[in-house]
Amino acid sequence: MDTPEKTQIGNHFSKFEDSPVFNYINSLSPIKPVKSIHITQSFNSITFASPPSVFTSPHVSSQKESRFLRRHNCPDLPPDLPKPVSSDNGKKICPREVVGDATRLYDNTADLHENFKPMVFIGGAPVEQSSEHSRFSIELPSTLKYDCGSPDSDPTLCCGTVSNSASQLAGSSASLVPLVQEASEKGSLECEAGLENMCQTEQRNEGTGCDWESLISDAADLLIFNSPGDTDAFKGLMGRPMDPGTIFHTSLVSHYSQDRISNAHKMQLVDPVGFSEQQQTKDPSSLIGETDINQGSHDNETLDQSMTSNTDVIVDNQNVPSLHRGVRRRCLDFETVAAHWKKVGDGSKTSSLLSESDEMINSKDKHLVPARPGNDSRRILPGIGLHLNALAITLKENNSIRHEILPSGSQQLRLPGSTASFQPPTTVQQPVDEPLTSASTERDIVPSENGAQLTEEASAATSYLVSEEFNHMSPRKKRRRTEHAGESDACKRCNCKKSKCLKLYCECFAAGVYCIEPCSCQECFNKPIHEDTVLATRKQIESRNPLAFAPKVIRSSESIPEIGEDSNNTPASARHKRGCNCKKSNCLKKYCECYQGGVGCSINCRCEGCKNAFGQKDGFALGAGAEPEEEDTEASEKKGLDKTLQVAEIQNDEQQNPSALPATPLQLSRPLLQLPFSSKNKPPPSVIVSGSTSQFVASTKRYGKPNILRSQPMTEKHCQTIQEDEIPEILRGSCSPSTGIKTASPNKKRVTPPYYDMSSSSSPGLRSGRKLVLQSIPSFPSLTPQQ
DNA sequence: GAGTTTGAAACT
DNA sequence: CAGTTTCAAACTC
Repeated sequence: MDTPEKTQIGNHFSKFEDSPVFNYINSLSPIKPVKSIHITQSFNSITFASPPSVFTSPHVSSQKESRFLRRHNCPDLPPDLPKPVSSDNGKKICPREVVGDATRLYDNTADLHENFKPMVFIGGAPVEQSSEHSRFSIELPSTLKYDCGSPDSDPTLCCGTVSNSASQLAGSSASLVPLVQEASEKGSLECEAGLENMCQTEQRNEGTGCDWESLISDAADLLIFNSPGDTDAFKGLMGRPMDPGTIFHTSLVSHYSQDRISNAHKMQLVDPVGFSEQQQTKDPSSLIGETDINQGSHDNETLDQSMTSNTDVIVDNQNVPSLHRGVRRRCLDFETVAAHWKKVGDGSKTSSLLSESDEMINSKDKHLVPARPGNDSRRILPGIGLHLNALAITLKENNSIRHEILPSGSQQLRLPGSTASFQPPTTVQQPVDEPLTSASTERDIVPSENGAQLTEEASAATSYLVSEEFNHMSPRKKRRRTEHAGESDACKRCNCKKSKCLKLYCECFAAGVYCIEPCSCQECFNKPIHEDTVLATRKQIESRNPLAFAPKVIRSSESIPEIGEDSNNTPASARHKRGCNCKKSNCLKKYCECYQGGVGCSINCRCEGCKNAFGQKDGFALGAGAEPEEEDTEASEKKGLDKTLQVAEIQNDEQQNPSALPATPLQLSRPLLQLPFSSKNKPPPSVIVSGSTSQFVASTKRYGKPNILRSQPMTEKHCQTIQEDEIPEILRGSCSPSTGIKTASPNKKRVTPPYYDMSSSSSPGLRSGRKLVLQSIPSFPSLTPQQ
């Protein structure tokens, strides 16, 4: 009864049934649970995980933690419905997943939407179910066979080598095919073709032929489907959801069906052309449209099996109501997406056809998914998604909160110095120790400018609604709207007229997100459709300035409470990497990036008449003269640096290390290359020598404190703020003599961009900085257990 | 809503 | 690298 997912759990399920929770659930629901036995089998087959260890069912894997975290996402969960149940593994299963799959399928096959209603599992009408289920069970096998027929054609086989892809493909194919066939031959053919292409693409990417053995095993699993038992199981699978959550599913259906279906239609329209042609012509990136759409969560799941973070993504798609999409989608990391796409292989590009929202979602999802370690050069995320990174940090903190779904308040807690008084954008977030929360999860969280952080869902929903309205509004209005209403909305909206949203002028582009409907930009190229262009442009810009997409505001380690007794939590500790150049605004308006970012001006600033409420530039240098905030920041920086760095190193190491790796998914995926530090901008020599600059950077980066969060305006903060975590990782890789070695960019890290020189001006800082740097280096090894 | 101001980004 | 131009957000009316 619990969820169709149970089946995935498999054997565990039986245990589960016995559990008090299970009993409780049963009691709640009038419907009796279906026997898990068959289901389990079916699920396995469905999952296509040949070797369980390797191919964990996408659903399961994906859902693990994220689900846990995001549970609240399940909007409509009726009280009586079984709530996501934790499996033995601790995974939570949510009925929604099933729905999500169904949805995906439909996405793939537009025509199917009709059938969609029947959606057996969705729990739509029982009547339909019966027929549908049977169909599914029956057809699925055949379909699978068909696909598997030839190694070439069989997606599963093709992907066999790659466990992830294989599972994805298998899952997608399995789910898709049946539906397609049922809906229409045409549709099925297309889908299959697409799958095939994908497989082929993957093969190419992989550069290796299929692993036949593995494939065979997979195939065998697939074949199992054919067995009557499987069919039954499948039915059961499908049916299950109904039992417990008919209502639930129904509600879900309403959410998804509309959205997805509409999308699906779009897809189909496009598909005919897209699949065959696009696949060939397009590079991997093109896949997104299809892959994302079709596989959606699957990709994520498979790709990220290891990554818990991905799970979140999946959850989003499936669980999150359509409302969320608008916002979330946007938070894409171009690079990530690209990487993901590449990974997936060539695909047809249906994305263009897809509604933006869908695209966004897809892309987002992708982007959430960490790139695989070996696949692409692209895996490396340049600097992007900075906002995401920032979010990640924030999210970390929030995660715990999220579970409970705290609408607001949580944020404020974080604001250290926050100044409630200071509205501007600042919401200072307190450092959170726990990095582990999956990045994806974190990302989702959107802070509200108000200072209250809404849960992802809440914010997303809000944003989405807003976005919808935006469409009908004039740009100005939209903007205003954004300002006022959108506080909860973290997403940026641009109004570009000439830049085509391909320059840093465009906030969306600069933030590493695609433009979305709410944007009132003209001739926008910052859309998934133009991914290639976007990526190319990004590269170009990065070539000029590697840090171009890096967060503009950097937090200093000082803020860490531990370090300084001052424990200046104030945002002041953060600084704009490049500093501002204000002449007339006195750094008291949002024209000033420092102010806008909720940080004080620093030595790096060339502003005149600085009166930045967050911390004046002069104050920084002067120290005493500075306002309290400044002192915090400035003083802490100076004073603290010496102590702090030393202490911080130790502490941070402890704290960060654990978190560091997991902390931001992006990090993992991020290429060292991207790391800004490599760059041209800053001469490497300075690295160590430049003491002040390098020191600061190095210290922070290496040890990067996850904890430190800086307050920024909603949009800015999330998007541009860099967490130290990120940097540190990068640095770690490169900086540490021992560590970074493999990674590629050895030196790079050492080179610190000018931006980070915050401490450079301060004489004390310099000395200390150098020392610190040197010291830190030696210590480094200990810090990173990895090595 | 139109127009102005501002400063970053881009260009030379 | 500095100066100029372009651009879009921020702001004012």
